[in-house]
Amino acid sequence: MANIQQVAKQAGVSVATVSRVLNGQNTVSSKTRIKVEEAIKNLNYEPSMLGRNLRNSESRILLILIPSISNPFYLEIIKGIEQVALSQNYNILLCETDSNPEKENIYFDLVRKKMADGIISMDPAVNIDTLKELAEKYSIIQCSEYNLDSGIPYVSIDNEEASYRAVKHLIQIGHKKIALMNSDEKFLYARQREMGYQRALEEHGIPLNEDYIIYTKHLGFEHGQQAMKKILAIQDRPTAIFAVSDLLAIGALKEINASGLHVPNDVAVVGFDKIDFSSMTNPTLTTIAQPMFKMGTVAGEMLIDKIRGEHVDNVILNHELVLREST
Amino acid sequence: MANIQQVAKQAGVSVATVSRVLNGQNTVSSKTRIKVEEAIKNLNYEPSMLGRNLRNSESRILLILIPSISNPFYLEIIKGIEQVALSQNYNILLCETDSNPEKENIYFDLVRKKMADGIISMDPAVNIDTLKELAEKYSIIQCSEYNLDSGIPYVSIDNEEASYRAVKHLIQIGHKKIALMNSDEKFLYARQREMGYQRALEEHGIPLNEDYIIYTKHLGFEHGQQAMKKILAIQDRPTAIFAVSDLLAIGALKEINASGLHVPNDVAVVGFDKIDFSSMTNPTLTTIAQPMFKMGTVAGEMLIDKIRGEHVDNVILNHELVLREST
DNA sequence: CCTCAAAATGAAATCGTTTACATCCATATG
DNA sequence: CATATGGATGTAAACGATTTCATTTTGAGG
Repeated sequence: MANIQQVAKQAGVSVATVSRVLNGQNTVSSKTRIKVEEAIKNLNYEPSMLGRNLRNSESRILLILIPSISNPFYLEIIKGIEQVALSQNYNILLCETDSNPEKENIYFDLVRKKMADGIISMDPAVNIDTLKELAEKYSIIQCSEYNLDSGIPYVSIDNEEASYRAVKHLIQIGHKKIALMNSDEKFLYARQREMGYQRALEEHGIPLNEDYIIYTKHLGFEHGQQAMKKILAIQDRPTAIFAVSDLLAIGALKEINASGLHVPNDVAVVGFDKIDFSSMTNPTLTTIAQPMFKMGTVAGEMLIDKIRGEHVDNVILNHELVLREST
Repeated sequence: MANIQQVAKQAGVSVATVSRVLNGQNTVSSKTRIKVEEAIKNLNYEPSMLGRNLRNSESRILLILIPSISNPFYLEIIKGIEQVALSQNYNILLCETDSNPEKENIYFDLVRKKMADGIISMDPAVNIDTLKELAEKYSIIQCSEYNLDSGIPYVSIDNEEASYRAVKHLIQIGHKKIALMNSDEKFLYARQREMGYQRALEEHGIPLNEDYIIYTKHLGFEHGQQAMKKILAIQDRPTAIFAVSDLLAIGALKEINASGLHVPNDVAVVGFDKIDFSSMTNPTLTTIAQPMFKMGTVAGEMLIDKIRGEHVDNVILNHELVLREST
């Protein structure tokens, strides 16, 4: 495994010159450049990132914090981040926290130990105090879920408005008894989406029914099923469900089917995210499309700018209501 | 951002001693250990992985090559790998190749440039010649999909037997007209699963009908739909489908539903992998369960052993037929 | 109190780059 | 021909840890 010294020796030049060739600096005469390139080829030389990274005090690795790799919502975002990262010679380290502070801390350590140059946090359950503290010394961006007070730059959508439009759609096709399948209120997006739900109801003179709001602990399929069971047991059963995640909605779909009811004739369902699976279900799912890929590219660009020491502004992206078979 | 020198100075010892404390060597007297630990705390010192990695000629990063992050089959494997990796102080770099040689090469470069200590390849479309060449100098393990000639250690299941049992199950519940929805024959697992299919038919005296075998280019949902369309158009329509991936099977399910036929009464469907989503469909999917998490942990252990210079043997894990509503 | 082995510590080399600064050389100019 | 100029190249010092080997300190045993 040759190193730069050996290349220099073989080419009859100094390591500085080899380094210059390696980094495409134009102060090298073409004569010596060729000599060096030949030596590189001869020796099968590959520059070591270890040496380079130490010298440059960078790892060229970006950390991505997600609660669960199983939630397809994040996958498309990750693809976006990856595209930007690769194009700028960064690599991404995917970190599944399981919303577990201990695991989270393992990953935070990576940036403390210079193993990573920055973090994109998408975990709603992230310890915001630690994150804030970290953000003073390191580059951090919040993606999708964010905390305003933290002062950490974020990219997201307008959750309140998106939710409002989803519920308004249900009202417009004739529903009055609309349930909200929400996640834990400790999350900002959950509160924002609930506000949109309330605004839509108010605006159309529909009184708020507390029984129609169900909170789930996680955004998984099973939690959607369980929540739906509760909703189906309500005396004055809702005729429409707005779930704050497609996975919840798909769980609801499954449970409604199992109970012998029909979607959308008996119960209409609207999801949120537009994950791939939402078009694979039977019936396909009406949902709010988040621009996930775009969100990823923006987050990636923001983080890299931040690492470079540039100033970055918060970004709010557009969403879209996608009408399909479930309404 | 303190370094080891400053800690040494503050503690009034040499860097060697600090390093010894850092690495928990027991040749340090408790008196000086305490001094050093206090200095570390005072200065908020965090050892830099960049320096350590260069000195140790390692990156403590494992590369995972997958064709597509969207295929949930890989997610569970990745979780297995991650568990082992973290427990041994490694981190994993997830690399989506899109079966694109160019992108693949970017990632291969990471190991050539010492940015990664080894590779777990799960991409059936990997360029096996490059992989073989790389395996001479670096630590590589094949997971799930493998190439025997390459001499690169692998962990997988007995695809032929699994496929045989799936088809046998269909035969036992009365089916004779069984279609095989296979992926491209250039993949070893595709050939192995086709052999299992043939053996099951032969053994029960069912003649092979070439029209009942459909090849798809990729393992995605849409490809399952398209393949199913072709199958439904066959004159003497099959009464059962064995798809070599759950995603294909779910696509088939969707298409069968759309055509007004009923699963399993009109057409039975068996999938392969037991991805999470296979229990969320309507009806739920009978499938071959691969021990994905286990496969991940084994692959992780094999790779780390290999990196340590130990000898590793190939591993074949058990599979299981999971009966659900679609048959 | 001396001796000596064992334990504790330190000095310095090393890993493989990049880069500031110094130096060399060729060429143009007077 | 001497000299200034600028381009091409080299020297050596970082970056931040680990580790070998040498040296010092410690403490037990006589």
